[in-house]
Amino acid sequence: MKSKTAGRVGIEDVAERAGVAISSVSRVLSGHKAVSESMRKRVEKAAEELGYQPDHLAQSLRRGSTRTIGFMIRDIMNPFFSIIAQSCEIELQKSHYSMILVNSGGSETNERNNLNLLKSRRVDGIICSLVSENTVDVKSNLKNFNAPVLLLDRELPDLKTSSLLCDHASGVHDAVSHLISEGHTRIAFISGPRNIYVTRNRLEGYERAFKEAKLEIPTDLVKLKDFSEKFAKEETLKLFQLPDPPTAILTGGIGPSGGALYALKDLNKSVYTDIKFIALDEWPFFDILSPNLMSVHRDPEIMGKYAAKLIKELIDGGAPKTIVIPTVFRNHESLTDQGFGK
Amino acid sequence: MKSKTAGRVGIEDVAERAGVAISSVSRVLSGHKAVSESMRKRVEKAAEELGYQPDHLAQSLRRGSTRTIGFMIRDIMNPFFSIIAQSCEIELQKSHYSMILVNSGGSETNERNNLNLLKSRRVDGIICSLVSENTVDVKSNLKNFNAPVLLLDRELPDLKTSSLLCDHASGVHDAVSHLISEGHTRIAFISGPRNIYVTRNRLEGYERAFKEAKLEIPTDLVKLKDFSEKFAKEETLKLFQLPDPPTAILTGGIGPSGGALYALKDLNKSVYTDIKFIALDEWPFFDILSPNLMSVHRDPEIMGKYAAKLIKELIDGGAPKTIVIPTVFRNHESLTDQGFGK
DNA sequence: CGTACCATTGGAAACGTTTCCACACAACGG
DNA sequence: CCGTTGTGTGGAAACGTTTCCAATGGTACG
Repeated sequence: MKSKTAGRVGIEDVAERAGVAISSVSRVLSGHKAVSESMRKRVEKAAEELGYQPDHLAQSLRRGSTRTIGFMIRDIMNPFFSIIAQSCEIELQKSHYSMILVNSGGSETNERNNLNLLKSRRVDGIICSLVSENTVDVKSNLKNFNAPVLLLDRELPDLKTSSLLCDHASGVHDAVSHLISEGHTRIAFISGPRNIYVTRNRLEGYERAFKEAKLEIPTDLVKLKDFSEKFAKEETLKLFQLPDPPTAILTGGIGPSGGALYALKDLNKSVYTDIKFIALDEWPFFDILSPNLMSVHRDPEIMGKYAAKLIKELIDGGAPKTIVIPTVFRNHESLTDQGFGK
Repeated sequence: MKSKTAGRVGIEDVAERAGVAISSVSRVLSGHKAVSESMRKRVEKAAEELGYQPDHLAQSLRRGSTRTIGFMIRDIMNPFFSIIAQSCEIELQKSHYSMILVNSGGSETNERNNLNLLKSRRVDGIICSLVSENTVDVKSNLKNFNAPVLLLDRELPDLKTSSLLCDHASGVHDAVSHLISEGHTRIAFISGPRNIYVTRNRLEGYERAFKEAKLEIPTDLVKLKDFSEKFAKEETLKLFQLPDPPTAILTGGIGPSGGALYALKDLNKSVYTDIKFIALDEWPFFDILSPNLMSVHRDPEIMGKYAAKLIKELIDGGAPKTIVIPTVFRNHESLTDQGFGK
């Protein structure tokens, strides 16, 4: 009843109850060394009895650190991304960081605004999956950001950022090689824009497989623009108008995979009998409900954990570094051997 | 160069540049009425030139409001929940709220800790999907929470909270009635714990369908404990040990659905030919890659939007209310008619 | 026994805003 | 011409912490 603010119990209330100074309470509670045992006990008792919870805002303001990480993502509904974010969140929580997740929806204007928002919220670090590696605006915003930055599947060598990349090339290479070994040559490849690491890297794997087999690269089947479902659907439909349509399709990312699948449905083509389909990235229950589909797999949960680790290292003053996560080609055909999902 | 803190530009820098008092800058930037046109222009110009971004921390501390919503969820990896959270976050962003997402992982200890975390972070409101409606500890924590609370698929009438519920009963009823009309009577039902709204409500629909058909309820096929994949898998395996095993299964939630599907795979039973499978809640690409499966559908995106709306209303001083979202039974068999996914 | 040092503690400034209050000045009515 | 009202502005307190600094008292050492 003595407390000034009716609702909240503040450090002052604890100090009063323990009969000590405010500064002493702070020292005890923040684990400072120079406190006597009796002081420690009295303060801890008082804090416990009052159910004192330090005000994170005030702490942050004073300490100059919010223990909050900003996570900016292109498509927050995409299960692949959201698993990364969530696994990262779980990992960060262990170190008492919180996460603010913002969605750019693939728009560079939103990216800029979101960066300002995060700056305003004074996050201690930011993790982001950028739309492009070439948006001048966003890059300068990142450069002036007064907190360390971790990029997902992007490279900006001129900025002092860490990067978490995936070795898409080898997974895609193995997938395409497998298709070629089965006799496919008309292998379509639909993915995002050419000017970002992930697409460049996937394309590299795709082309390498053809070169190794001494085959011409079917450039008329390579469709690179964005990660939207819409684009992938339209392109898939067009591909089957060709005189020499594809016999296999690779789609990069969950959005495009969905787009292509919907197109195939419209075309009345079965992914189980009519065409080989390889998804780059999986979605929940992929392995169990999508017999005959193949994929290039990377583990978003692991990626989230690495992301947490990398950003913490940067915050703690570590030097920027790049980590590359492996991808593996998964042939799920074995599932049908078990008679499941005929 | 005059600024005290090298890195940041503060309101003081703006004031200095504009040649006015700090308080005036604040008034202009927060859209206060009593400012002259000349003052407004000078301040806005100075702020623009310096690229001033107000410090959200200091604002929050002073204003007593963080414009942040806490979102506590049981299983952050579950695509159904994560879509709700994300849709909600997109909606909140429009009103300049941010979201802090925390994961209880289904543990009541974590729930308590997370609530303390959110309290400490002084969120303006909290949205949560609780493990149980009966955890004394958590309930008292919620009651003492100095911000409004919105519950997802839970009811706590003695607390002054809003609730966002779903009308599971009618969807489940329709699904079970459909199965009965096809001649099924051995219909298993696997879902979460009995003592929460969602399970009670689903069970109600399940039982009503049997009663309407004047059939005995097969209580030996009803397995209610938790939403884990593990439980559902084990129970599914056990169900097929019965002398009179089920011919159809309903599983409540994405976790349990996955568990049951993995069990069926182990049992070498095809969900396409051997058993009718109805999922309560769908997952990404359900409609396109899971031919012959049926579901009781509710729209997580809509739920997220309602959640945002409800919590904002509470924050703005509105009275607690309950909204009920419909669910619909979806029979996907039509997909096979198109020859897709044989 | 005095001095220097160390361990502990309390007081107060600081973090970057918002907002209350007081003041200056103009306009206005009596 | 003076009191009243109103408008715009600046100064300073406040939000709830942390941390710097000074002060206290005790102990060890010369």
